[in-house]
Amino acid sequence: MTDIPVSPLAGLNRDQYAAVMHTHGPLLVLAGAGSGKTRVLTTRIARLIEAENVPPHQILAVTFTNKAAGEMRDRIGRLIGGTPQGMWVGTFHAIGARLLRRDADRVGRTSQFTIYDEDDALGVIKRLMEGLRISPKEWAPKAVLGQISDAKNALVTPTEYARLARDPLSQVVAKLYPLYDDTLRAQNAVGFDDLLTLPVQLLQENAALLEGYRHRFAFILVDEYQDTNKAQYQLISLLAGSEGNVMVVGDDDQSIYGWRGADIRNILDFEREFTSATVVRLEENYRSTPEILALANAAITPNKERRGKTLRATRPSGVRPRRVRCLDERDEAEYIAEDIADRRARRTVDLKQVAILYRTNSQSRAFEDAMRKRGWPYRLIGAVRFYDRREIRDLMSYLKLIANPADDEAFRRAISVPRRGLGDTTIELLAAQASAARIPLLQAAGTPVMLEGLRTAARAALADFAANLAALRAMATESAVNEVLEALIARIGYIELLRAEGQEGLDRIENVRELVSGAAEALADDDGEVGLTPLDRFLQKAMLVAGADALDPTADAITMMTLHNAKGLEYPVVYLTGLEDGLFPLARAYDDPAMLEEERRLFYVGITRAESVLILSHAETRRRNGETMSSRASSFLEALPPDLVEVAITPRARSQGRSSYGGGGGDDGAAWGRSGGQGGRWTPREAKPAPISDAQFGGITSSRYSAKPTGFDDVQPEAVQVLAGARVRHRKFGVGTVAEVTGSGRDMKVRIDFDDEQIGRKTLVVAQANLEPEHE
DNA sequence: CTCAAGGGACTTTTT
DNA sequence: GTCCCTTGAG
Repeated sequence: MTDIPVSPLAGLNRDQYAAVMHTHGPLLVLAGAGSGKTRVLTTRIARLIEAENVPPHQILAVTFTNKAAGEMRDRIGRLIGGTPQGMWVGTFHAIGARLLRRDADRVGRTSQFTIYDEDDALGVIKRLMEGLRISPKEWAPKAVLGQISDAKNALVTPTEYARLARDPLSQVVAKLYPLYDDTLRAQNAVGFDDLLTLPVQLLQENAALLEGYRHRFAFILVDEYQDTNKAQYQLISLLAGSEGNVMVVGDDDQSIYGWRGADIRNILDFEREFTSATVVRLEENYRSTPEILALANAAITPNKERRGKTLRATRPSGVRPRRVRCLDERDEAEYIAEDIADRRARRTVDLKQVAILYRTNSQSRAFEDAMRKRGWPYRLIGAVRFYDRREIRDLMSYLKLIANPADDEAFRRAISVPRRGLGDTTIELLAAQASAARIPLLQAAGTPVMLEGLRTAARAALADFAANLAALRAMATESAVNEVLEALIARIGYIELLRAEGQEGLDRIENVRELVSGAAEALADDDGEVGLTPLDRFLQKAMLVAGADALDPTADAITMMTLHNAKGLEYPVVYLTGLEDGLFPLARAYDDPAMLEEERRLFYVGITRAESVLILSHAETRRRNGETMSSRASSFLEALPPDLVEVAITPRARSQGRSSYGGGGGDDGAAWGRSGGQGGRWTPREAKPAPISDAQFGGITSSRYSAKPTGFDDVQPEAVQVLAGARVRHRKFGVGTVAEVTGSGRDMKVRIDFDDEQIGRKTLVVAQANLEPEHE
């Protein structure tokens, strides 16, 4: 993939060539996995610049990750021998932010607006709910925010939303949605979704502006078009016009973001929207062996919602993909680690050529343990973003507040680190004053009249905080970001604070240092964006980094990530793990054919990441949420033609092979499970799924997952019954007598009269209480 | 006001 | 198993 041909056009196949040579009018490139679409995109841009004399600033290229944007820029630079000056390349969100910065005043912001991440936004929602006396118990703030996000991605305004709101949740959201927008505007902030919707609004409301951009961006290119949502579609459609030179590249079989509002119709109906569109299909695959491709084609075939295409292999034959049955998630991780060890011993693979993929982030745990055990370096993509770490968020909140004094979310975080003797009561009093005066919290803190009625100590602390920030703010106007950051760290004594936390604090200090050096580097890459201070740019970049952006392909380490993060990547050796019914595909996908098709596309994405070796694993049992679940191999696996896969089984799975367990019914709520092993520790028997009154589960999920008692029959000593009257020991409370047992399964609770009078009667959840028999 | 520990709820995927 | 919120003690 990295070779640079003598002529950029040399070595293109017929279809690639057609796409590259297309100059005017809409173009849809249906690019199968591994068909060289990135090459087509970059070569076409290079050709526009070189052969068609298109000035780079007339080109707008949208990629799915920041990393892809950087790579595209580099590759084009290499093709044309120099940086393409003025070309806009970036993710939808980065480009949206850029459009907004220029005309922030037209949407009620200044160009220093801050971008709120999900936590910030959640904070706003919670506070608004509190103000309206809406209980977070009744309506989960997350769900409310999710609804607002969905609405925004579908370009539904608060007014429209209120009109459409029928169900109780929507009616609650309908009240909050407009207030949420107002709050963000007042705080000179925007949410992630606003980075798409506000630019659309901006362009729709300002004809002259739109005209200017249409003129400027004479050529628009969009990668991963199958994952665009309505807002993104609208943005492109506005900028391009119906006859514009817009090239979209995508693969309907790899559309995996429907849950985020991505609309597969955008790519399926492209020719209807852009009537003069040319369509090019790239079906020759340069990435994978024929064996892997055959499997990919077979995997996706059951899907109905697709344009239909079949990848053709160009590589020579290799080995058949293998399917492995494992005992549990640890066995799965061990098997994979051993397999990697074998391949390394045979020198057929380097750690950096290996990727372990899974459906959910929590599955990474077992693999991390296995890697750590062997001392192998690994790279975890996406789980906890660098900028989501507590210590980084702490410092960033100060920086945000320096850049945008109206950012009340940042104020609330910054004011509490380090602890300044200011509690909720004080802050809420201040907030009441501030909102009455319609000024930001920081400004209120710096205004003596606003502090009347507070304790003297609180008044002093607030005034001091405001003064500190003013000083840092003054410094920021002339100093580099890393210098401001260092001054800030010194001022609040942050390093000492972390050091006091012990070992964990030392790790955090490392991260802080990384942040500082990152800030120093950020100064260097300034791609000529006007009107932005280095601090603004640094903050914006930080807010928009994705998990996959951090990926360094040269590092000698195994890569582990979710399938969603793996999109667009490729590895010689790929382990596709956790292929179990209920996990992949997820249980809830069975209700909804569209969701099941999306899961299948995700499976397809996973398979097509592999170049030479593909191993598919599933485990018979797996711990999920502290419960051991047993599950069958994924229906996706079972649907594959048997002759396309080699079947294997781990030694442990072979020797401990289970008698298939149907899961089950008939449990008496008050019965205790068997003891799990020698430790004498009791664990409750996994009873049947939660009662139907539990609306969360709606009785749907449970039917897919069969519960199973911990441990196996042959290792069970005795079955113990805990009923009223039993004597038990609690780690903290000591010995007591069970007075009453209620509920079942994970919800089973016991009321215990402890012998210690001081403790008396307590109600405990059995699953957590760690009860032991009185006598060991 | 702050901290620690108990208790409850929750888990899909992410810009 | 883990995160978050509440509660109770200092």
